[in-house]
Amino acid sequence: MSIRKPKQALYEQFAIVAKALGHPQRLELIEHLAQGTRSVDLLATKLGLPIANVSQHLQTLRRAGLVHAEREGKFVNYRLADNTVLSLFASVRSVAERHLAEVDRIVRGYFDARDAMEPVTREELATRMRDGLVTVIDVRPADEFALGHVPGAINVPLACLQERPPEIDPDREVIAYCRGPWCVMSFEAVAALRKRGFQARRLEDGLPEWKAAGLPVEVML
Amino acid sequence: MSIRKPKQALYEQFAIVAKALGHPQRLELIEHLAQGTRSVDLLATKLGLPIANVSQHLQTLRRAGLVHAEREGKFVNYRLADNTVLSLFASVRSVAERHLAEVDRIVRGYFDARDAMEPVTREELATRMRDGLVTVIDVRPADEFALGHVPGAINVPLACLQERPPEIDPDREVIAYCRGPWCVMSFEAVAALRKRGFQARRLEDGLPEWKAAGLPVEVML
DNA sequence: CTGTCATTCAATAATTCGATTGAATGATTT
DNA sequence: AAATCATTCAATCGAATTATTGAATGACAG
Repeated sequence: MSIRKPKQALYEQFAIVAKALGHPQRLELIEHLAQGTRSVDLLATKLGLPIANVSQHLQTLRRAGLVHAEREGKFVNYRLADNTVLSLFASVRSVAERHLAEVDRIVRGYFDARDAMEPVTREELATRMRDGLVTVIDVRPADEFALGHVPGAINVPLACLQERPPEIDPDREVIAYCRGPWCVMSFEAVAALRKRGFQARRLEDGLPEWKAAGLPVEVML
Repeated sequence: MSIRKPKQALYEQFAIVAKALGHPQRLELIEHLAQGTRSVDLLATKLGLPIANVSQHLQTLRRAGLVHAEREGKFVNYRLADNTVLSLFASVRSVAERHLAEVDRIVRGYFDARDAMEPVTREELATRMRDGLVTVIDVRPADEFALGHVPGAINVPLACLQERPPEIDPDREVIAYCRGPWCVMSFEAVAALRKRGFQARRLEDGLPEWKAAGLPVEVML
């Protein structure tokens, strides 16, 4: 049957892509790679996994065309193939949020104050920043901040934020953001800020989505 | 670590969705369900697989929230959860087409006359149909045609088309469509029509995408 | 050239997934 | 109620995936 063979072969390829996304830790790797180019052992450190394990997962992602690898001296740096990978991830997330009761349960259980944490849209933030009305804080670790951040944002890693009050104007609203839609850091940051009396909200999604939306990004040299 | 557990749990859910797409035959099931609501053994017949096997795959898809099941008398009818499933599928396809060399190889090998088969866009077809300039044929099996088709299209299943020339005006261009972007039937149909001297082209994608684009669909009662 | 470091490869064991078979369930018909 | 049909469940076996370990490779520093 020459009529069904090519389709079969194509569908096997599509399945390779989907299968590569079918592992929680590979999804987390993608989230980290969305922040910028990263080496294997940096990723291993961030995820708290053995290097060999991370290396294997990265190769699965590479075979699926989701990431590219490039040697630079001793290190091998991985990066996302392009923005379509992020939108694929977003599609998966969207279907899961819509149709899996378990997702709803987790969100309600851990993010129960979520209604009070309605995010600020990117457009709204861009406007209000132009008018100088808000303080924007990036709660990701310093190395991720360095790879790119919202222009004018100040870097207050979540760990620091929870230790001592940040040195920011208490009369201006604070907008916090982190890695992406379900990165818990911005949720925790808003909770910590509010407990200290700040008026705080989250930015929708994280830096990768801000960047993908074509908004300006500041990079530290 | 209360900070990483909810994310982990969410990512496991996202992985369930991705994993469900990670099998060629489940992708094919989705393609068929995109045509409309279908029973288990109808799908089993169409794919040429054992019923129990198809039932299991469908349950995997159900657990991932991609399809819904509904009992109707003796039959259990499955349908796609909603249009976001189709766009998820499209995202997977897009990444695979962009980044997997093997996809390119398959396409070149089997669809080598593809350049000569540049598809007609949905908008173009809608316009030209309004002006009555083209003949539109739906080369899917009759049962799929019955569940919904482009208004005014005539049903000439591929098998029939290859047996004997269709009874259509040889002076008008013929536009053929089938199940979706990589459904080979419309490719074969165009090849067959051209061999018989017709001027023929493919519609981009298939009926599900036409429908998802909000264009009108005719249903047989 | 040797040592060190980052990464990958290779081998193993544990787990999960997939296809197949036959029995069990649920609904309809006689 | 018994028979029939569509579907699911349960159990099996073989195949594929995963985590882990240790050895091999490639690049750089001394």
